[in-house]
Amino acid sequence: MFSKACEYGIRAAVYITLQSLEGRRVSVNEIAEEIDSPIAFTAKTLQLLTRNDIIKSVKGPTGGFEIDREEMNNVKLNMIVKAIDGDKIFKGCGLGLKECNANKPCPLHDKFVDIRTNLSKMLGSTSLYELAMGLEVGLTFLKR
Amino acid sequence: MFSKACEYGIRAAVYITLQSLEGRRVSVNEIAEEIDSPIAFTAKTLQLLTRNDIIKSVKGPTGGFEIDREEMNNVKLNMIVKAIDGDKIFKGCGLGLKECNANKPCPLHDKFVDIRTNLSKMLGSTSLYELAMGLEVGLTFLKR
DNA sequence: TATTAATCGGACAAAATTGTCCGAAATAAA
DNA sequence: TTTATTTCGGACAATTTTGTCCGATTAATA
Ligand code: FES
Ligand code: FES
Repeated sequence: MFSKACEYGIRAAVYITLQSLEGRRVSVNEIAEEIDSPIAFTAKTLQLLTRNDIIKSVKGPTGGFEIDREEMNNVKLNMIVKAIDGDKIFKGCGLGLKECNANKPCPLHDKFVDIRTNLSKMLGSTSLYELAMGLEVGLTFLKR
Repeated sequence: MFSKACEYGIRAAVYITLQSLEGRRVSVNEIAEEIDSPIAFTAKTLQLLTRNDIIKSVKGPTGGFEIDREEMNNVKLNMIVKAIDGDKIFKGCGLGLKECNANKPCPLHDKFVDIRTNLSKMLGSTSLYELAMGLEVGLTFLKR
């Protein structure tokens, strides 16, 4: 469904959100440890999120990643997915035709668009804050 | 969503179904031409479907691929996807945890399972015959 | 029987994704 | 000002996915 980079990116963003709620800025090392992901590779995807203004980074000692209290609510998962994986999953054809086009649809088009629309709505309406809340109360987990 | 191999596999299977309805057995060359896919790579994928008893192959002159009139209705897309991509898409965690587990769920679990279930139902209820019918009446297409 | 046309299967090659390493730049604190 | 700690960015490496090639096998037909 999502690329590894995107999976790490979402998990990392949720962890950053959780810690930002406590006012803590977190380093790549801590993040990778807490979400069980390869450090350097995770760093790369966090840079992507930073360049897309989804999270904020601060260099130097006491530096790290954080996200504004307000932004937690504004940032929805579709922004993260789009920043990392592009919009193939939002616009692409399920059977791999060059583009999804209702005027010359593939055999699966109608049924696929249905699923894709639901996925799109779900990702577009799920905020980092919402996901971090489940974590905070110990209902959900970022690693196992 | 699906791998390239899987996309080619489904498109090929639908084309084979369409031609089998006319009593025509088709070669890999014709299939690859009609669905606009790499020949040798498509051949590999068709071997997979053959080994999984999803389509039938006949060697030698006048040989090729076909599917029984009855099987067209029995073969659902989930069988093809499972044969080629395995069951990662049916059982995997959306955020990449080792396994999807409701007892120790990732933050996206509930919402993701929802989507995944819909996808699963859709693939499990869509037959090759059904998809071939859209093609036959010129409503859908396998290449552009 | 010989020829021909098709799938099968394994080895190989190319490209994309995933992952690592290291020096540069920034900045807080001694 | 120096040192230490962090992200940044580019080069590189490993792995997986995608794609190619070719000889072996099968079977129809001349
Ligand atoms: S054309 Fe294939 S999903 Fe729309
Ligand atoms: S645990 Fe992540 S989707 Fe179920």
